[in-house]
Amino acid sequence: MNISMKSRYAVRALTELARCEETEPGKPVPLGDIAGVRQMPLQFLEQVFAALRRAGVVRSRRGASGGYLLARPATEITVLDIVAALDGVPSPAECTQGLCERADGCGAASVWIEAQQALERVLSTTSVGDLLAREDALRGGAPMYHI
Amino acid sequence: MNISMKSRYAVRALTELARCEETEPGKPVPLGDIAGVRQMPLQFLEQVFAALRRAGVVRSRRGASGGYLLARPATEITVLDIVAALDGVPSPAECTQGLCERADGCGAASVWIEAQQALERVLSTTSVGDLLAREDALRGGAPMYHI
DNA sequence: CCTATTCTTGACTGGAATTATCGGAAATGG
DNA sequence: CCATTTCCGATAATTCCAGTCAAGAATAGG
Repeated sequence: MNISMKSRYAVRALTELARCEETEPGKPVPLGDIAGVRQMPLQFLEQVFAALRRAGVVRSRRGASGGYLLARPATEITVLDIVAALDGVPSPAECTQGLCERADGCGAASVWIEAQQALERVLSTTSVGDLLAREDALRGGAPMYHI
Repeated sequence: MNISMKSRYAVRALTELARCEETEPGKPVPLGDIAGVRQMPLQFLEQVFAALRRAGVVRSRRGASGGYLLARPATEITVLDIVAALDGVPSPAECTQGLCERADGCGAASVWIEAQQALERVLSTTSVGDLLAREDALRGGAPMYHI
């Protein structure tokens, strides 16, 4: 399964949301702001955030001076959480979901399963907090600080 | 990018082709045989094998008693070769192909790149020969023999 | 030479998914 | 009340996918 524009927008939008919460914690951020800063279509973002809310990744507050908040700390929201909420768990082939087209000895399924596991491992070990840090490193032009 | 039916059919078809070459080396295998044994639509397989030939994965011989042959030993044909020939190098997002939608500090691109690398690593370390061996292990019901 | 077999090629189709856009309804703070 | 903002459903445009169809070219064997 592909990683669609929805997921890619979401990752960037949530990174921006994390940035806002860093400077003004607890204050809801309207989607209009995020769409403006990151150059994304507002009405599409609305769809995306509705799904993220249903998945429990963000909380919302409606009405004037409302907006969205991260449901948990940025370091506890993984890229896999986001992708799974919007595109489903990414899998290169149906085999990996128990729907192998041929139940009998199909050695092929094993590759797709291994591929999926490798993919999940990467996506689940990167959090929105990590991405924010990487972005800061890029923007500041500063070299990475390895501890 | 997805791993499509084309690639999945191709992997299974090439495994079957490898099996045939094992028993009767050098004899071209007609697609009709493979489609029959593995239950795949013949005319679709034709499309698939045309692409595989152009990519140099298989050789062909036309006419009566013609068919397809592996272009190199089964152990030297990786799953990545097959997928790349049919679906292109699998990449979860365009970022990974130098087409990042935002050139400025986008920390998100790094995740997609890492994901792609993880995927490629798995696919490029599994050959058609490996799959044939796994299949034999499954069919025989025999346990894996670790050396 | 004839013919059956097999690959080769390109066009085409029906359906599904993707990527939005539009219009309005409901909630909420001021 | 009213401006703001989330929420929700419908719909349009485009692209992709899986599979089919039809005709052509090469070859082996008789």
